[in-house]
Amino acid sequence: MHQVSNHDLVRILSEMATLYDMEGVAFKPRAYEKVAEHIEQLDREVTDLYREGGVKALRTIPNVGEGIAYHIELILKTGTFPEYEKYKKRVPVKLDELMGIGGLGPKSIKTLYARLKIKDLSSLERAARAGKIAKLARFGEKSQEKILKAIEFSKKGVGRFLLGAVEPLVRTIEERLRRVPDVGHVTTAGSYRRRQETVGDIDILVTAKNGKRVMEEFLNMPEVETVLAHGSTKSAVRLKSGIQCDVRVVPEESYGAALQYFTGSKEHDVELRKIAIKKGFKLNEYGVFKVGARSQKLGARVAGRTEEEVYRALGLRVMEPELRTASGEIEAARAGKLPKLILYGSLRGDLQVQSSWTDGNNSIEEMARAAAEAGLEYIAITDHTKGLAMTRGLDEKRLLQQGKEIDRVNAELRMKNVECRVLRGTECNILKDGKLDLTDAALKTLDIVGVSVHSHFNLSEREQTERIIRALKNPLVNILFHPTGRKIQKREPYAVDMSKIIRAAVLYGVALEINAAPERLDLKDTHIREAVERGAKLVIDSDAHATAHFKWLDFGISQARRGWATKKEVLNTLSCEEFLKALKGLTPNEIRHGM
DNA sequence: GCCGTTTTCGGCCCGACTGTTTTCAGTCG
Repeated sequence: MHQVSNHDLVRILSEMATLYDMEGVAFKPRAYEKVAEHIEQLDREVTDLYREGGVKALRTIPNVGEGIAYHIELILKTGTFPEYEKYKKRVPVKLDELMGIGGLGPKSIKTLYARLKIKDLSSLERAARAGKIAKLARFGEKSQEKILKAIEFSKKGVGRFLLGAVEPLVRTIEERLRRVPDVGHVTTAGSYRRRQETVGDIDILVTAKNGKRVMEEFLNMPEVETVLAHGSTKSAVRLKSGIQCDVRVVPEESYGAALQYFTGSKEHDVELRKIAIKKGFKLNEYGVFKVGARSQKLGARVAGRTEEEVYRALGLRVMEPELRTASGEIEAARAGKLPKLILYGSLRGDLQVQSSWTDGNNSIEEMARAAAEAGLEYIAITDHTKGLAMTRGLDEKRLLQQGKEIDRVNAELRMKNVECRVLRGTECNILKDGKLDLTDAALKTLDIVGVSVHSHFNLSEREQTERIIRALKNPLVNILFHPTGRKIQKREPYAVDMSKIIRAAVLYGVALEINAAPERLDLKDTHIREAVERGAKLVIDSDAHATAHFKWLDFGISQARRGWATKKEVLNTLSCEEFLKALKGLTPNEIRHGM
């Protein structure tokens, strides 16, 4: 039996969608595409799903009916299916490569193959450079030029950008646009507003009577590299940093509808439009409109100025942007069961902070003062332990010395009326066998024991999971730091069964960290949601290695909100006293383990 | 090909911009 990964399935199913599109087949493309999207979101391998429950289990995947289930079954068994092979034979090209070129879609790719035998990026580039593309019907000089530019861009390999990296740029551009006379709202929508961990492009919405001046300012910004499109209500540019930025101008009375529409997600919007149709409305970026019973003519606008208006017209409560992913939020909104998400600015402590004792940039005192400045009432200093030699990790002896320094800093801060308490903590390595890098005697001297994996990333899923659970069983352990170890776009998470880890965390009274560092954001949203459902407790930490890093906490809150977390699951929304009490209260296992 | 709180048949989200064309198909979000 072939070992077919979800990644492979997604590729074949979306290619099938493209192939159907090429031949002008109606409706099937969207059907296959949707299934590919759902599988991409799946936390489980479809192979496992099928092994356990057969075709019936496959049909639990949304949009998988009889036909596609059969095709998936064939892919799992043979690596492909006849329909796919048949279509593939007609246009045997590297679809993943060619579809990655902006401006090229199924129809163009088919034409390029039929007329010029273009199969991949290199033959595309050769034909463009030789001027052959410009000569084709429905192509021209400009299309050819555009293709060459897109090839250049794809070679740079820039895809999505970390939210944390994009934010300063967005602020700058928003400021520029706000200075244009007679501009009303300037709001960045899209995945940025939904606070996704990465952002594909920047979508800025502007309200103004006259879009021309806005566009003039926008297209002439120093950040702009190339203009991709420019109209009176919509323009798009590639910025020098590589990211695409779009501006849309709408009238004030459409602001809410446009904001709703451009915030997405796309799937969320599609759901909303279907609801609108059922109610006899039409929803677009200009508002909610009545539709004439017989004619399809648009009637009066019934909503559009605010998002609240739009959602209300559809019989829904407005929901936080972070929830808009078409994963149950619409049903919850209809039932009045939207979660009351944890609010920005509601963290009172930070439980993972490194100092210059190991790999941090600043002293304990500097970190404490910066934390106070950032509005935090307490931080835990959690330097690495000895197993991490490259960071000069602390051994038991230096940990004791550090404890004394923390006492001194606390006394100093009190004297100077700086209201931030420093807790003694550790980011203790979990060793290969699940034991900890410090003795229990040393751990007992601390207020907070955080543990994390920094080595042996390549263990099997079973070994890694057992290793971590063994560490969680130690009754002195309070928090599991960055539970999956991933670094966004840099390092895959290690193989670990997060469902088991979450259950173990609940059982052994360990809080799970949402690490707010922009390239970590670990746990990710789906795990947070599962943790919340299972009753696990969470903490949100900056993992600060420098005084400037406390501002990262907001990214952690975004992450928590996308995982449907409320204040009550996040322990560091409590005061320091309450927090420490709550941590202790988590450990029903103290007795079980004979403490 | 999928789906059902008006449906097991008849629908399937919607609009802006581009380029090449002379009225619109293709792409994108």
